[in-house]
Amino acid sequence: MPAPFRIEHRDPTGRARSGRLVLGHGSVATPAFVPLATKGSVKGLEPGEVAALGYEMVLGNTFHLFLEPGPELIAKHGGLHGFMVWPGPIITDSGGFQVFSMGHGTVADEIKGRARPSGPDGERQGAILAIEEEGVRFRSYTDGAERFLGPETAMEVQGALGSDIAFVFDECTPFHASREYTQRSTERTHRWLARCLRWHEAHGPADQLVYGIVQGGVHEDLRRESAQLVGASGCGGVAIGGSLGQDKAQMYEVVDWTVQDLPEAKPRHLLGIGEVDDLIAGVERGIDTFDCAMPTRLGRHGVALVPDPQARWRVDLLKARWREATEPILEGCGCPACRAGYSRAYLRHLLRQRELLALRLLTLHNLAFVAALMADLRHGVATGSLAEVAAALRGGAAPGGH
RNA sequence: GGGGGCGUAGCUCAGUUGGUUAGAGCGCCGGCCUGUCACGCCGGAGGUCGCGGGUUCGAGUCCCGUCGCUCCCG
Repeated sequence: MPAPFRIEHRDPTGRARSGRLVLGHGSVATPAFVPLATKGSVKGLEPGEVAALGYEMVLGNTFHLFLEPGPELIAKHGGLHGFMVWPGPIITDSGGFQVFSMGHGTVADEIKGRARPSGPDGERQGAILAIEEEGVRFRSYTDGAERFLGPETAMEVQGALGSDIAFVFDECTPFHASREYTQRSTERTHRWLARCLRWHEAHGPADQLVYGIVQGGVHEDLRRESAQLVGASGCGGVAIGGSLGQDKAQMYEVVDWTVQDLPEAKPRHLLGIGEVDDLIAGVERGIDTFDCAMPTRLGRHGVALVPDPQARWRVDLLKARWREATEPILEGCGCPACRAGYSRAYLRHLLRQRELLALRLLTLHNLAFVAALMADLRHGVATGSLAEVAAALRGGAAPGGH
């Protein structure tokens, strides 16, 4: 198998790099954002629309697809590619995060440290029945039945899904977990990594790349230890997971700690990150791929991405001030919604009336915005001008120059 | 003309045998969303209970009158 990751350019002043991930179903220009197709679809869009926005890879979820409709049915369609009719590369997340999230009502809050812990060690509650060395027993949200997911089953399911990149099964340690718990949890994730790799070597698809996952919470020594161990393992790429802290500053710090100990040659994925400034910061720190619910979810919630750093790159189209606005979301934007000329007032109307078209149009716009952003960043790295590109974007320049 | 029903938040309506600061849904306004159980979550504003009397310690609830809407019978 040819080297799956080709680094073509490096930023002379930092860790950023650009290149191509060469996978079984095609290649992906990096750094790249990977839209979520959690249950087998980028919510509201057809694969062709996603591809037309410039995306080369999507991310499906083992946990959700395992529960419904199950790997057997998907395998009968020739895997997830055939099932969802997406011919390009697919990443599958292992389900570790989903298992974690079942123990906490508010995943985002807990992982960011904004919510109360479930217990002294961030103990699991609710649908989690037990987290053991073997794996996790939990109650399915679809029918309440008891189910099990562990390293081997997660890899087996991902094998059936036939994804191009499979993530190892990990425990996403909550922010409020004690250092001791985080350490034990990280070590268990490391043991699970070894089991995943062993299983994959024996039974997994030959053209499937396996990414290990770095944990370690917000503790520098644990992060670096994890980065070294995962990086040195037989995995084909490395994902950075777990709690990245309670604010952006801490998140960037955690990423820096982690990346410095990762091997240069392996592709790096930053799990669950995707706000505009975080994508810029991530690329600067040497991240190659990102996935995040934010662009698509915000879109479905009526928020459009715009080049306005002061407003966190967001504009809420449900606000009254757009009642009669004839302007598009973003003048000069090449997305289907802006190009067609839909006004903010019209989009607001559609949103208020709960018209499905609104969700599609905002999803298209937000994904187009992020695609343009990533293209600019790639161009910046390739031309040695990342600093200028990043500064312009942070200053409110509209992405889409490249 | 006779009889019945109804008038409570912008809208549609709940309001127990009369008992604290009158509620809901929708709408409106605001906030939130980072490995998506999510066209979602959280919060806020907003009411002379048609009007006027009366009974009562206390009335959106009971009584009288009145105005408006509505249905049925003449």
